[in-house]
Amino acid sequence: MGRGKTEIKRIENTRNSQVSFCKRRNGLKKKANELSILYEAEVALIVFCSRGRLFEYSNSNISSTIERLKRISDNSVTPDLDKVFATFYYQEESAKLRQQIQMLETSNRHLLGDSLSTLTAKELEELNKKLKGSLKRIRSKKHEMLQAEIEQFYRRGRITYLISSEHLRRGLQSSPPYKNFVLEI
Amino acid sequence: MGRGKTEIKRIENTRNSQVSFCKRRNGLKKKANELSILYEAEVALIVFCSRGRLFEYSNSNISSTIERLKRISDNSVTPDLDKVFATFYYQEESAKLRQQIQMLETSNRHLLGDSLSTLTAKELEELNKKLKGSLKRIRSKKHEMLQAEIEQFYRRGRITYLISSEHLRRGLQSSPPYKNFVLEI
DNA sequence: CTCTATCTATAAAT
DNA sequence: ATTTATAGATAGAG
Repeated sequence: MGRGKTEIKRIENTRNSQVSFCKRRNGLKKKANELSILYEAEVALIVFCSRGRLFEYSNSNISSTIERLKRISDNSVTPDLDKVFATFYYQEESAKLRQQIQMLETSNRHLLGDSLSTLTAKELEELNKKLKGSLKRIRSKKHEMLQAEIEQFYRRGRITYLISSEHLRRGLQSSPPYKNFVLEI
Repeated sequence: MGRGKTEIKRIENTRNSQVSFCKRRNGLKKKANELSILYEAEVALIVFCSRGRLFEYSNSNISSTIERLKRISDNSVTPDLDKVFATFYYQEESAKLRQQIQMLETSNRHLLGDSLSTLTAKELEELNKKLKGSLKRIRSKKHEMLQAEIEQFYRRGRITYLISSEHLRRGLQSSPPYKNFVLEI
């Protein structure tokens, strides 16, 4: 929202995104609060940012809301912090995280052209397509960076003229007085 | 919002308010989801309506988010030592695993041509090389699979001769007695 | 932080 | 459910 439409996908972590995150967090909190007032609801909101910091909101008491959830969610979806249960629970969580890591590693290997034998012909074809797309984006990014660099040089006065290789081939005789130059790539 | 300004105070429970409650709940959920995607945050939302019905949202797993919250909040109390130790141990482990996941996700994104702005020119070039290598391996794997498939056909007697397009172009006159054939690709 | 143009959510009506 | 008019949220700029 605002001055430009925001596509909903992961964004680069910039100074600006920090500000936006804060704004949206507050917006969410405000709406949660409105909901709780308008409809006499009990609302709890928990947010961990990507760097692990915690932000929470509750119109009553977050622990009691969680307890209430526990009671409803079938006796023990959320284990007690009793030692045994805690240990068990964390093991489960570790297992899940490990599983996720395995998946990501497999995906990575495939993207790097490894372990291809586990793929079907169709999956292989899809992978092929994806990689072609990546290369395309990478190429255009490279181009973009190069352009930016050249602009920089211009700005610092290190380049007076940009000469194409074609131009060079034809000879510099008729050209302006060069000091420094780079070839167009 | 909408056709009239809504004062934020408890409202009568009417048929209309039910609809509004639903809308606002969904709006809140949507925003929570956007927050989690845009900033890679872990978000959990718990709502109990006034009649006690539960609505929840979580972009990952609500129990694990709650546990994560507890692990942080419980630092204020003094639990028994075993518990502290176990919790600490698994917390460390989880943190490491999460970190690994982040790394893998970043790598994956780069391989898919996303979030390229975080890379230097050199890294971009390396990525480019890697992907070219992948594509090469994928192509050769595709070829290999195709070959294997053709062999299969041979073994089942579905193909008698494999004819190259060059061969075909020259004409079939001087060739052996064909029954079935496929073109080499 | 404040401002504001622009985008989004939603109250009310259909 | 779908539409519409309006209040609200917020991205980017200052």
